[in-house]
Amino acid sequence: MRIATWNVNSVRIRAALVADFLERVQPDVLLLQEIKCEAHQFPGDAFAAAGYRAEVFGQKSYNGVAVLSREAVEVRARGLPGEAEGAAARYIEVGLRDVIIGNLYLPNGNSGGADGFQAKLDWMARLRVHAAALMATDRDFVLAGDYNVCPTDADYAKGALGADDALVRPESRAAFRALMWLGLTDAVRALHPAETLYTFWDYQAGAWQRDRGLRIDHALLSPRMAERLESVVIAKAERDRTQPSDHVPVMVTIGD
DNA sequence: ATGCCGTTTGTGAAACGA
Repeated sequence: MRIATWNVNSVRIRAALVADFLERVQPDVLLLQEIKCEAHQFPGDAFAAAGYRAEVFGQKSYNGVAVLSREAVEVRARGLPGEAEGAAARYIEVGLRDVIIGNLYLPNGNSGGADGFQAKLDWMARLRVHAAALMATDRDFVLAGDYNVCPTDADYAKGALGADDALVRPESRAAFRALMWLGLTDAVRALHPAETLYTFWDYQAGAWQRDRGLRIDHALLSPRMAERLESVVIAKAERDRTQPSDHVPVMVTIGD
């Protein structure tokens, strides 16, 4: 099973790019973040032509997540347990065959001052509680998406972020580690422990041309999924296309 | 220290992003 995740920064602007990726790469599942639209605005026809159906959890203007798949999936949840009614659309979870797939868009945490940063930590705490519940079911699962956390100093280019940025703050990293310590495996680091790898390059200040990137899009695997992990691909070439997202896809291949 | 760019809303300028 091949599962890809991609923060597309508006699915309507980039529907053709996403459809082209689907046709070339043909993952079983593509998890989208920051679709920036409501479900009725989602360009599903562009993806249906490539052979994909969509499950959407959207909202007006901001955030929004969706799951594209060749086979029908069962939607297990829209939103995380414990979220307030009307909270930002940042999590959708589906079941496909024997696997549970959680698609997440974690808050950035740099806006809104101390309260905004605390909201990021609160969201991470809810994600950890939910991940613990998934572990307790003994089901196989993947939690993938835009985590908005650089787990270590090896995960961002020097000068790309300040030391007090919410993506690298000790509290954000501690929350990420607390998630990992439940027994999850970072798919990229399992297979590429020491490579300099990024999944995001800012539009500004020539970040792409200067390779000032961040590794913030992650796929965390439950123990048996980690045993079945065969390969990971960071589709870096997508960043060089016309009018690209600032993120590129990350794809994991899980053997049978 | 700030803007650098890009998207949405709505048709201006501002919010938000990482």
